[in-house]
Amino acid sequence: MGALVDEDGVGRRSTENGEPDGIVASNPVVYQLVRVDGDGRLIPATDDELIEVKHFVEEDGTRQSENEVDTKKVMFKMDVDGPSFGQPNISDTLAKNQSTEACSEIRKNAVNEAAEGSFSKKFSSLKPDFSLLEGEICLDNFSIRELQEAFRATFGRYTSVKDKLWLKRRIAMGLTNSCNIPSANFIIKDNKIVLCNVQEETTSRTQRNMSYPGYIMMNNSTDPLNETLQRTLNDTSSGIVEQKASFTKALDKSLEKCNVENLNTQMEQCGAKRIRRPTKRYIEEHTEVEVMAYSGRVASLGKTAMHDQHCLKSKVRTPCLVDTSQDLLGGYDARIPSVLRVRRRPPRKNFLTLVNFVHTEREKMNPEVLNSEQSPHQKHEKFISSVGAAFHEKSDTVHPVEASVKRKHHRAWTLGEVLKLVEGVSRYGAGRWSQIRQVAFASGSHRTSVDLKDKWRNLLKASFAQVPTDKGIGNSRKPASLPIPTPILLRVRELADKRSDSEIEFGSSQFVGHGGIVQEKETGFL
DNA sequence: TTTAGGG
DNA sequence: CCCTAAA
Repeated sequence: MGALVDEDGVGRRSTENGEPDGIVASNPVVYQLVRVDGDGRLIPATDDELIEVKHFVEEDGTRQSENEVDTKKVMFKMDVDGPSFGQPNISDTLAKNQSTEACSEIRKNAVNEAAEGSFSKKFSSLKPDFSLLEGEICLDNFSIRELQEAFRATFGRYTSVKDKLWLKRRIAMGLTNSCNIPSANFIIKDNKIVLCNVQEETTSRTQRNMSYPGYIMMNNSTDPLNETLQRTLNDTSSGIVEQKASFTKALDKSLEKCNVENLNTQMEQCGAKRIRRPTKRYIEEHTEVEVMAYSGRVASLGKTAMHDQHCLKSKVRTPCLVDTSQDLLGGYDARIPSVLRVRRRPPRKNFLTLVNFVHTEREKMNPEVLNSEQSPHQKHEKFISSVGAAFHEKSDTVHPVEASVKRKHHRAWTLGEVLKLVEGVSRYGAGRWSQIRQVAFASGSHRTSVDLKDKWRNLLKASFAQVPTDKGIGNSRKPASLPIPTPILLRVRELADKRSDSEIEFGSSQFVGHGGIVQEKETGFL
């Protein structure tokens, strides 16, 4: 697989660039290598390493020239379809570029020419937008003091180091460390190398690959930090701590690992889609990791929180919208673990709930085969759903990750549903839930027979609880959820009586004037 | 799979 | 709504 890094494809395209090695020479200091120590700190390179790098730089001049071109396109592309990143951002740019370097290599070499070609055609004639490069320019223009500030913002501690270059790299490194850097089946997270599932790894890598194929552009050229990072990763992941291994060699290995198993997948995915939605597991895992890592006070959102649904609504929904505004930025946040988010931002406590919320609101939209009756509640619901739908418009075609793995989305029973249920019970009797479902809740409804049963149970409870108090003084009780009109409750109670009569007492109890009051009322309303 | 009932 | 036993 070493052929992948072979200069074939690279050299061919490098001719379209007029400024090959000039960049390198213009800024020699950039290529001063630093080494990543075990704890993630940067250590000035030894002479050996310096030599090594210089060698690599010279040898790799053509590739860099290509990088230049490619990056312009990339930058433009990012500007085109990256609504979530309104403002050019150092960390974003750095992270994306750095984390995708290896994969971009893969893409360039291994991906079929069609994809590459179309991409080039599409953008080569357009003028690239460099606005996003401002981030790096800014970084370069930082004074030492500003850099120190940035350092403190990044790492949460002050540094007295006055070495501008060191600071720049350190900051960049800090921003990048939180980002997953795929290599074979490993990812880097917070300075740790974590073994990950091949599928997920492929996913994340591919999505990065497709989304932001680019190169680090600090100082208008390739950033050695990137190489260092990649190299360190390779070394560590393969157990080779050989500092002197040449970069190309290491990269070869990396590519080999990346491609031997996943080449087909790679090509397929690269050619097909530029951006790929995260898998369910991907989202969940990242959510989990974040939650676990940043907040111990966040209990599992599962049962404990669900025990009290009112609690859930009041506690979670409100902040939900707040957090959403951050995470919903174009919906990208979920796909790309933004370094910014990882960095010192309060954890996303309620991501799953958020997804739930989104779903809930969205699915209310589903044209439900409701009867003609339209209570104010329903209208209210529709209003809410339309709001929700508008808010999450973008994710409409994209079926967002199935909310929580198991729990169904809470969808309040509409009056129409309740009526159908009551009607079904009256016709088939309580207990024939399956039958009722088939008839009254024909295909298209999400209500299961169990749901019907549960709802009926609640209705019973409600009917026996509310009916007596209702006809007396105006009930000052606040409606728990959807207040069910008294007539319906009365009917429910009647049916319940009927059933208990016929089943528990004598079978011919229908003659007994049991629900005299009820029936009186009922005839008046229904 | 469907019901029933507890959580 | 979820979970589960029982049918």
